[in-house]
Amino acid sequence: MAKNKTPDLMSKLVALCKRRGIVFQSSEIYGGVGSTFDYGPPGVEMKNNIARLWWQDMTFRHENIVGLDSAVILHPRVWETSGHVKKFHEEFIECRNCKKRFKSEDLFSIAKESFIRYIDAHLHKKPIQPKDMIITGEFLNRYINELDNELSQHPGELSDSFIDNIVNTFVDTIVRNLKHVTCPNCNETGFLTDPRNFQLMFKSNIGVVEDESNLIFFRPETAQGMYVDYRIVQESSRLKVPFGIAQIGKAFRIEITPGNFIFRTREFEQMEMQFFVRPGETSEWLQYWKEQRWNWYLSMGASPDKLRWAQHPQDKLPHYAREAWDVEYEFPFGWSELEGVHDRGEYDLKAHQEASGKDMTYFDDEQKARYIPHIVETSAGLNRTMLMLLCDAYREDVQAGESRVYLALDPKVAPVKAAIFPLVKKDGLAEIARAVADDLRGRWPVFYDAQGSIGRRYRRQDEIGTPYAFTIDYQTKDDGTVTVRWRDTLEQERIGKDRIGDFLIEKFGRL
RNA sequence: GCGAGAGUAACUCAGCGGUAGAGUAUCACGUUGCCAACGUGAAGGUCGCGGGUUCAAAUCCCGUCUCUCGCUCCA
Repeated sequence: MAKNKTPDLMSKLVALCKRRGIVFQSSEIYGGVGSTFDYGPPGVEMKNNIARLWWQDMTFRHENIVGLDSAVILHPRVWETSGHVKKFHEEFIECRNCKKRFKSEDLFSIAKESFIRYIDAHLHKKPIQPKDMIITGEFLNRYINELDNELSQHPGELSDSFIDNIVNTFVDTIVRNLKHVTCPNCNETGFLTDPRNFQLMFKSNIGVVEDESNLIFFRPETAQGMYVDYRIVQESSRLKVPFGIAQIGKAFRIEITPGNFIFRTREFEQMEMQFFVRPGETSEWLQYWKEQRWNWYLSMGASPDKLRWAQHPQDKLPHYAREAWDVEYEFPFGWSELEGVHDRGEYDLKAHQEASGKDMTYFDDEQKARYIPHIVETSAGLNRTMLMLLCDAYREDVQAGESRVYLALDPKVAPVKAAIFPLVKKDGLAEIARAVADDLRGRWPVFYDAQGSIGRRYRRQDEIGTPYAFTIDYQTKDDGTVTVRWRDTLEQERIGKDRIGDFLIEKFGRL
């Protein structure tokens, strides 16, 4: 991921979001909490719009996709079974010199490979690479002596079990003597820390007495709720494979490195859909959903040239996935993930079946076969999608010598759909404008404003991306028409004030 | 956790030993006939927090907290 390509746009956007109350630091009066954000009046409208559009796209448009709202707090065993307790509780070793951070197991496997190359070089009298001297000489000599001893007692090739044994002992030595280990990144010795635990799930206790027996976790993904409920949802809604369960909800992760505004936060909101399919059909469905999801981003006005697919290489797959694709957007801070479309196979349901002892199979009437459905998931970040749309919509231009900032948001996601202004407050124009606004209110979020000059009022709406402004002027009193002013082009047109509702329906439909 | 930077009005910042300032924004009244107009007025700050030096600290010293960025964690 490229860093700070245009720090400018991000900081301008963050400032705009705060200034207009779209998104801002949470609990700011107490100095804020690291990487938590609150969504102000325009922000929550926009976020709700995105969530609603996703929900409509999933549950309204697909007969075989149903909604669910499962709890944030699930049984702790759900997270043991899903692999999150293990996977989200990892040991890291850091180099104090070069600041590189290694997962313990990664560092140990690097050390192991170096050592294997080292003894290979020794045995075959090849030159030893300094890089492979991963621990100080006195430790290595110990093993070399042991090797040489073994060779003198049993001339010829060393047995595999002897090699395995010595390698495993070596790894144990590394674990206990990190002070003598050389950092594989900067090649300096003596700077590695002891392994430290990084707990990545939020923990709490249920019940008034705090002890280990009532430990619970906040969900780090919404998906597991859909898996554990899959039978009851399928049976109660009489669904047949293939079918999907959709859910929007908060998830929590103690990220090591949150940042980039609302891109990575510890509390965030996911829009996930788990699609249950016949074994062997995951590839086709993966293709289908990739296409669907791509089109969804385009339908909200995202720039196609700033979107791309990125496939996870086999060795970097999440622990649950067999094949994983990400929709990425070119943010000001680089290409970053918006959504993952994953083939999770039977991993989750099978694990839950084994751990819970409950039957997770499905009887397929058509095929006369019983199986554990396989899962293709689409997992999108709501906050990230909103950030993407804000970045994509941010514009600056110059109008009559004055600079202007506006958000060219698609009307579907814009927080306020229309602004209603009287040209001036006097001569009864304000009363007419109020009546127009009151008529529209309730059908769409509209904003009435009579404060300041007309130009200032247009600019204020431009900043939050309001697509249309309707101005009541003196001509309105004569013929009942008002001015429609377009946000992006500043063009104006006159329409009858009774036609404003029809105009809005025509532009983006009812909500 | 480690490294770097930053904390003065809602925002951007000036002040850098002598009792807190500007511009913008906000609000009120007037004015204003379509793109950040003008006039008058108002409101808004324990200068992140604690301690020290000093007759006197936003300013110097020490400590501390918070935020931002980086260290691949992922939606």
